Amino acid sequence: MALLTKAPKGTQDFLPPDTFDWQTIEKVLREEAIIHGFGEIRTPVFEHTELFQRSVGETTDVVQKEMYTFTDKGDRSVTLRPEGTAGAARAMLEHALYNEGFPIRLFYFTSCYRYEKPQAGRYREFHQFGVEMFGAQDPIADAQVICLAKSIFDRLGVKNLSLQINSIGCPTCRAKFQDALRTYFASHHSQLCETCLGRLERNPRRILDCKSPVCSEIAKGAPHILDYLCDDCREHFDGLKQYLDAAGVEYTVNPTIVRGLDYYTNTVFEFVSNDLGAQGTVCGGGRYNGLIEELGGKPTPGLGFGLGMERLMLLLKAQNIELPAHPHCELFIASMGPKALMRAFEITRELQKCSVMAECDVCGRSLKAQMKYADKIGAGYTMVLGDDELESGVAVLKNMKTKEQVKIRLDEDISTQFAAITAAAEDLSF
RNA sequence: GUGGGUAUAGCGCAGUUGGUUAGCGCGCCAGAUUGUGGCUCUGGAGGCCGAGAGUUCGAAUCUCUCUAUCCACCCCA
Repeated sequence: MALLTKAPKGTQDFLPPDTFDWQTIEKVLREEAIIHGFGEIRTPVFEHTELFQRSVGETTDVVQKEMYTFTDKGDRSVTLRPEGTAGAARAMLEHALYNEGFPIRLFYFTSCYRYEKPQAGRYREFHQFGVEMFGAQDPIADAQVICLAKSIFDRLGVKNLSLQINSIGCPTCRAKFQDALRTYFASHHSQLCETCLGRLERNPRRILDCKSPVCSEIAKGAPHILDYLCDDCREHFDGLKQYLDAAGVEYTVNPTIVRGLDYYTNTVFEFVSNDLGAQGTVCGGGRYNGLIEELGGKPTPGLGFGLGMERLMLLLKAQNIELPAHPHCELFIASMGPKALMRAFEITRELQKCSVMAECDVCGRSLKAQMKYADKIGAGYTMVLGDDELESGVAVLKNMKTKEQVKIRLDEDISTQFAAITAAAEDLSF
């Protein structure tokens, strides 16, 4: 392996036929989003750095140590997007989409970039399907967004996925809760692990998430966010649960869910699987009522989710969910000699124009090798062109599975003849 | 950033207590009497044994360093 270089750490190449699986999944996601009233948005891979600093939050891990930030030749600080919401929100404001009236429903496929140490289900370049809804304050919107994700998983046949929801309240009730937490954990100061001591300063909510036995034991007695919600936030959360119940969507309330991005308020949720290793969250999202104002817009409620494409693909694989096979060659035209090759080339082109997956030899192989190749690529039919066929204007079409042979005229009508023959063969197979 | 596992052909793997030209399966290419695939057989291409240093008469094999990769912490999709 004396290659000059390989794909950068944490990135990967997607090759055929696997890319066909991605196309299949993307089609489902796109269709479901459209069914739910969302329109596709495409935003730049990089944005001005301050966009993410502002929206994701200065103190978050993502901003502090995971961003691909660089200065361009015009001395601007730009950053490869670490997530999709900020760009969508920025674009919504920049193009004043709110003038079209609320709600605004957007979806996107993006590649995101975070400088992290790669592991199962975690990459430096990863792909997200995301949706955002702006202008809807009612919990019915939260429920609809969650239902969209649910529909996607159901349609794909994903099993054993648990939906966990929580409310982290508005800034007011969260501040009260934060104080209560800090006081509580400070009283256990001596027992906390080193990481958690740091968290106590910066973000005590994170201690709730700690895996260390001691800390998680202490965390069990910690104040409960749900007990600190103000009336509005409580009502909102209750409303969400009622809508989810009405939709027949199962969920568990998990008070330890804390999002690592600063813009979240009220509803947060995750779809979690046990089939993925340590990175079990396939889809995560929530409400971010303060974000738009933070970006200079008028106060506007918003919410959405991000769905990790790589994790989704891993999940489908882990659960042995079958996807349609990559389409393969319908007709391979073998040829002998330059004249026949030219004719094969012409017919191939003719058929391709009629959307038939046709191929001819492009490697100058022997007839036998061409047949072998046709078999390898799974060609449904083959046809051999030589001097005889060119002279008579008639060739033999061979069904590679049944070995059945049918004559076919080498004229401009060949695609209709081929269509008739394949249709007849399909009838017979039933 | 902190741990642990692993690095031999495109892929999956062997390689005995250090011993001479580094092997197997799959895949790839070409043939098996001159115009037909799958099965079988024959042959072929393809490796600085992850990189660098060290120990030794001799290293894929032992030691160290680095790098890559996988898994976990952390964090998140």
